[in-house]
Amino acid sequence: MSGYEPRAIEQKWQAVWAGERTWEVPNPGQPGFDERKPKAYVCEMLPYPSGEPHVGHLKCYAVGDAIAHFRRRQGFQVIHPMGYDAFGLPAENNAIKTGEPPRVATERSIESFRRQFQEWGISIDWSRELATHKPDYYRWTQWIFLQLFERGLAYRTEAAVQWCPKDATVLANEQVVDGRCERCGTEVIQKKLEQWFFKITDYADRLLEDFDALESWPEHVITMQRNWIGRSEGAEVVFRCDEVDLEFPVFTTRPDTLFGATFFVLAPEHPQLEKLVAGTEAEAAVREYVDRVGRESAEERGAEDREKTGVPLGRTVVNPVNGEEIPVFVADYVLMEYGTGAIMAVPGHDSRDYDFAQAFGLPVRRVIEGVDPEAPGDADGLPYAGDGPMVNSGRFDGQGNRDAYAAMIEWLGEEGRGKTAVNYRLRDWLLSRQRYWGAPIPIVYCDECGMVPVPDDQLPVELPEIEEYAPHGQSPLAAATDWVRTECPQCGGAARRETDTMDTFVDSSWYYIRYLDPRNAEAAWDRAAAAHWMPVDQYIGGVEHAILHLMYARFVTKALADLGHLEVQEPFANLFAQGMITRDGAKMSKSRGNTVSPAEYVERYGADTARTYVCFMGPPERGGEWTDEGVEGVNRFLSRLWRLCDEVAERTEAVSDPAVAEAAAEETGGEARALLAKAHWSIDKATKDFERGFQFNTVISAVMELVNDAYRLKDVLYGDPAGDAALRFATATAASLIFPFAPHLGSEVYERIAGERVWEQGWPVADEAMLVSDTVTVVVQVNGKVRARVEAPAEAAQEELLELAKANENVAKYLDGTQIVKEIVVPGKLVNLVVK
RNA sequence: GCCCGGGUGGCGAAACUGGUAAACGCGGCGCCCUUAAAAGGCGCUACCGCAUAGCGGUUCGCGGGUUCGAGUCCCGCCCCGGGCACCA
Repeated sequence: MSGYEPRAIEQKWQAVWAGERTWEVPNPGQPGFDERKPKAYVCEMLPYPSGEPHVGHLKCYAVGDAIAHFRRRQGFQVIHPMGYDAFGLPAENNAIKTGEPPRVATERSIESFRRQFQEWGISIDWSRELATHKPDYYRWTQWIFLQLFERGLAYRTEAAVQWCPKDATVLANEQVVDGRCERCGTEVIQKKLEQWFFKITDYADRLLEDFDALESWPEHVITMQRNWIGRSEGAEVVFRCDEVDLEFPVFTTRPDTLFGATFFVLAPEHPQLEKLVAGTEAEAAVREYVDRVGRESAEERGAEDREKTGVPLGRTVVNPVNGEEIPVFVADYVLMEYGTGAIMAVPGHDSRDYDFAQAFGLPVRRVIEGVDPEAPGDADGLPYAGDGPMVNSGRFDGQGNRDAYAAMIEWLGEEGRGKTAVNYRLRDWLLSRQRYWGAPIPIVYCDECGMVPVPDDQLPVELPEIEEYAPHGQSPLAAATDWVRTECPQCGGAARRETDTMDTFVDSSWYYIRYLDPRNAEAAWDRAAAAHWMPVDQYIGGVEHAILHLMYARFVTKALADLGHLEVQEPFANLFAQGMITRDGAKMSKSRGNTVSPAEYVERYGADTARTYVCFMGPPERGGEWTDEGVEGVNRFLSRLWRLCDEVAERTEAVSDPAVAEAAAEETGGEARALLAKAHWSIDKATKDFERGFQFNTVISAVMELVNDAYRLKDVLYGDPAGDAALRFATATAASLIFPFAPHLGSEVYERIAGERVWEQGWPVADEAMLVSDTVTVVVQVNGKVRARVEAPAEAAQEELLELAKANENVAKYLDGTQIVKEIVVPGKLVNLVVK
């Protein structure tokens, strides 16, 4: 007998899997490809390699690996690859601080991730490993960019960004604190810069519609994306300013309230603002207001209880439905990013317009009858957002506002002053970054030819080595003058390269396709390989990516499909969003000092314990609180299984045919049969819970129960052939079922007891006959209260159960002197006697 | 404010379509093994009460309802976590 020594076992099996390349799968047409097996693509979100892996990684890959193993043993050909999302800001910021090149720090971290994934025993097909910062990967990221560019899905335009005048750089929103630069404290200004965008808004409707095409995504993730896209239906209505001969279209979801518009508001960034006020009395005041707003951060501007401010322009526009001239204002509660950057203000039926009207003494007009008892408003019950009959609306008076809505749009259409319109909250994807550590945007600027895409045969545009990583108003790449200076691919004349790099979300929006053909030097992937493996059957990752990454990946997949490179519209058929692990009741962070290093626990308890623990803490889609006692509990359980194996291997004889064992057990009955029955119960329970949304915590508890029963019964079973067989079956079954979580121990125990490699065995199937027992416990209730539990034959008839129930002493006590008014019998479960 | 999750023992949690609430684990208590300790094995452990081999009462955030029967279904609230938020 020897104790459970995870280190030795884990190294042994890891060597087997690495040496035999157990988890590698070939593509169709390659040797070893099994055409009979259905495919299953199991993929966890690739890690961002920074420092060492943390428990979030451990959980993600433990969960994904359990699924991969389960599917393999269910007969699927499973592809389960791994890669690294290697470009990005943290490595670059580290470079600015320490001078260490981002590549060096990143590759050191990748080393660490790779080593730990191997130490965890994750069943990865390492032949497909990739990293997004390698030229042979980002060459194809650039290719995808150019594909989108050629179809007009990538474009360059001016956009407002946050700019620090002292550091002379663009800042991310998170780097702006209270309107000041996080680093130097200088007030940040908004600046317009040429930026690259992907036209994701073209796909807004398809991104919404295709939720229906997904097999299983968490409802809340879909809802989050839906809200993010923010589709709303309404009308576009044109207001005209005759004085300066300009037209102002507005988007409204409430065309029924058009007659209630008493003023008009433009966003401070509205491009026509200048023309409206140039040379007027209002010019100075408007300019001052716009400047002030421009200096404010998004946070300040969006503050919940912010007071309404604005400046009148001294101009009017005409309301197309009634010819009324209404005054025009500029106000920061109107956003340039949404709709047309201009609104018709209906203070009678919109609370924001109402607040503005109050602040500026503007008229409030009711056009729909009704008062909301929940939000009563002023003395007249305004603003009122509900439904009702129209008033003060000319020809529409008396109509219900819902009917008027349609009628109004129709009428506007006839007059040529409006039409139905749809608006989205979703903005185009701003993908350019004035940063070094990313994939260069493969565009060249030529004085003669303008913007020229780098031809495919000149890809990749390699990231040059530089000395100075800090940005000075443009990408650090601009300093690499030799690199920037280039030849125009069209005319051969002098040209310069684009110095911006791509957002890392571009890199990670297609990696799951590259896995399918990672060494292809001729193309991003082979179409047949992609056609075979796509879509990802099970995608696993944290909820924090519910919106950005998952939506970008969906967009890129659709765009590539439209371009004829892919056959699927959706990349991820099933999504599993894991919950976050906390410690001391809080999210783990270095500043809080409550982080957990997986390596430390793997060192102390072994990878099997660490993996099994994160799966046992609770349902994996929920968060969980990490406790050291919990880890020890799981370690105790695995040790217990180990010792059971040790003892059973020593004290029982191997029975090669399980049918023989079962027959023997059947004959003897008693404990041997009870243990076999428990084993089959565990198989049944584990399989069902696996399939019912990956309820790993209860899968593991079922195996614990089986091991507990084996311990309780083993001493009476030893020596008896049926008993030995039952013990062997129970131990092997426990090993087989725990294998997806504790693959090393599972393999070791299974090999010692059954003499086979567990991962080569099919997932066990419960014997239905072993799941039913001869007798069942039936609960007897009197008036709904439990008064007794009686043993009854499993297939006892209603009459028989009633008799048994009434015969019970304790039950009889409660029946005494009463009259039974109703008898409810649920066969095999319960009897309820209703008495008076 | 709107949209999602979630509230069950001392703690993490179970409970499939309404049918034994608390499986499994942690923690705690007791016993066995041991010269002793650790490790391990076995048992008890929702709470309260009593005439304590047993029996009774009370418990799934709060208040109602449907039902023979509700953690589970319906209505109304409260609290916690997450997302979005001046989106016209």
